[in-house]
Amino acid sequence: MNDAKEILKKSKLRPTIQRVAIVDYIIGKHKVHITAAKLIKYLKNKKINISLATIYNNLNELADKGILKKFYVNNDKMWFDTNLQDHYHFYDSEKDELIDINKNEISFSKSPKIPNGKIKESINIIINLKNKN
Amino acid sequence: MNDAKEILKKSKLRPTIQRVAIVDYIIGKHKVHITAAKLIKYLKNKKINISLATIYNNLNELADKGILKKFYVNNDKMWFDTNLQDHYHFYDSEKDELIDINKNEISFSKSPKIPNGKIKESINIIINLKNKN
DNA sequence: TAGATTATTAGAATCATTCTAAACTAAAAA
DNA sequence: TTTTTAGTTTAGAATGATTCTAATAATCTA
Repeated sequence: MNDAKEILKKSKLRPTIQRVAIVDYIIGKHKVHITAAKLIKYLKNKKINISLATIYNNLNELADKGILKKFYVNNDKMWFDTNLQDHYHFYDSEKDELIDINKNEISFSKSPKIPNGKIKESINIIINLKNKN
Repeated sequence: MNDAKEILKKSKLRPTIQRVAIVDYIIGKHKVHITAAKLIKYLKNKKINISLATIYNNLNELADKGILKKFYVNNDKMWFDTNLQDHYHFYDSEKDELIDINKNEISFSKSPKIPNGKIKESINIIINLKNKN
């Protein structure tokens, strides 16, 4: 049984052709930032029959199972990330690409006071990049 | 001439009823975080005739003129902010409200290396809040 | 293999935002 | 002032990302 099927089995998800293809893609690289649009393009290229609805269903499911992390960049679109650590991103709008910023690459010497009655749920940091000159 | 009309004149925008109402709202408070939906609700309440398209047209125009700052929070919607300083936000999803974090409330002792050939365009920091307990 | 359960899919629905093009209004020119 | 012109507002259509629906198909369990 290949790794993708293993992973799916562990998460009690049936190893359909579509799911295996998605998970294969995800585990084939170290770090992946994907959007539904990018992923369907890639899979269609590989001659996998899959619909957009299935892409969304599965990316969301994998995020629910903790295999991917789901987040948004500006207002653009939904991104999924195989990097499950706490981390932040550069966003290169030129290439529509994300670059990880590991947690240890940023540190705060001063943090804002959390409003009364609230606690911090998550922090999103996105550093938008543009080309030099 | 009232302040709203002054501001519009300076920006070479005609002081229509709709524009004056929007700018009046904006300058009536110290710090305002608005979305199109919140603003139209407020103005309709005040019996101002205005369409959603006009709200968007004008908020975008005011952002272009530097009177408002436009940004996004997660994937939700487009927000406009009267605070023109560099700053960040808490987001209270419970109330769908933003709270400013002034730049001097955060400081970095370590910042990530910007990728080659790129420069920083802007930094978005959003601290998502949830209720304590 | 049958029956139960879970997946996939095309296409419709949704929601925030933008676009279109017609009707209107303010400012400038005559 | 009227006329002209340039800028505005608007209803409703269009857009684009995502989700929903409900019919069909694939997988699993016994």
